[in-house]
Amino acid sequence: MDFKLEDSLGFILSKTNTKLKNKLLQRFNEYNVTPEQWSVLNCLWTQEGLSPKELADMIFKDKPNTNRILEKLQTKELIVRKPHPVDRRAYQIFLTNRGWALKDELVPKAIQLLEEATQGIEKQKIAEMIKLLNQMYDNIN
Amino acid sequence: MDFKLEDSLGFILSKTNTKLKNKLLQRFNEYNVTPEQWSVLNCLWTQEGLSPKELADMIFKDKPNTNRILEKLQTKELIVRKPHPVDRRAYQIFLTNRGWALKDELVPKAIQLLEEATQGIEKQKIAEMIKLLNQMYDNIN
DNA sequence: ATAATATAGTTGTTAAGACAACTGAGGTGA
DNA sequence: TCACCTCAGTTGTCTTAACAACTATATTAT
Repeated sequence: MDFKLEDSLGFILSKTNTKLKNKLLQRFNEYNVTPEQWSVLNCLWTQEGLSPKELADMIFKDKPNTNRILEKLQTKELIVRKPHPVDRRAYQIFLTNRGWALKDELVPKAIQLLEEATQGIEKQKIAEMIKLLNQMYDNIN
Repeated sequence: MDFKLEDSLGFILSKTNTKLKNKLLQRFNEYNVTPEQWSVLNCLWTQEGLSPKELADMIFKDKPNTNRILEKLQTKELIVRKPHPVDRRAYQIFLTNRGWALKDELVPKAIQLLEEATQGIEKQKIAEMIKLLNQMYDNIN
């Protein structure tokens, strides 16, 4: 079987993803926020009061991982947990003022990084790439 | 600033990469090989006697990470380290018989997974995606 | 030749991902 | 009602990623 690692879609996907994620981490460094924490904050900026389980589904991670990301955000006092009004098993996550304040800092930096990363690539190509990546995601069962 | 996480290239890249990598991990489960260990084995199947540093550069990981991946492979007796004949700081990595034997098992499974993941996508589209991903990689400094 | 610098490899720490296993609360059916 | 199952959240383990700091060897520049 001939297989060239360096030409393999999986390998290239992985190396590009790692570099992009790491660059985001560096750009967010002064705010002490990781890319994963960033994704949770994003969800909450759109809608507060989500449960850990709901957040886990939105960021495509499992419950333990999501839980630990939430612990970090809580330690940094960017979010607070409140008991769910009905379901005594569940919590609701809300942003603190500091959590809200980060939005205007982080969003432009993330947009800026993506613009740099896709420099010289037509918007239509990017849309196509997103479509194909989503198709791949759906293909994998 | 308007920014939708779920439509963001970075987020989609990440979720697709994670799912693909995890699926590879599952398919390799019976051989007790992770995707990262797989990438090292791939390099060695092409060329034995590489140093940890050279392998690190080939798989786009840093020295500590590569070193730990090599430790795992050594514990599983898939590779051996030999002192470098000239440079007393360095080692050379060689495959054991078991390491070689895995090639015919793992390669078809990896190819199979990629085929499933890219089902319904034209070969030309995949080539285009690889080109764009590499371009993104180069864009990020 | 010696001092300064660079390089190969190693160790430790923190964050994250996959997975198994567990607790406690909610829901369902006999 | 009670047994069963489901679900939210939690804890523990192993592997990986980023990063800082370290040792030992090699290279270089004076």
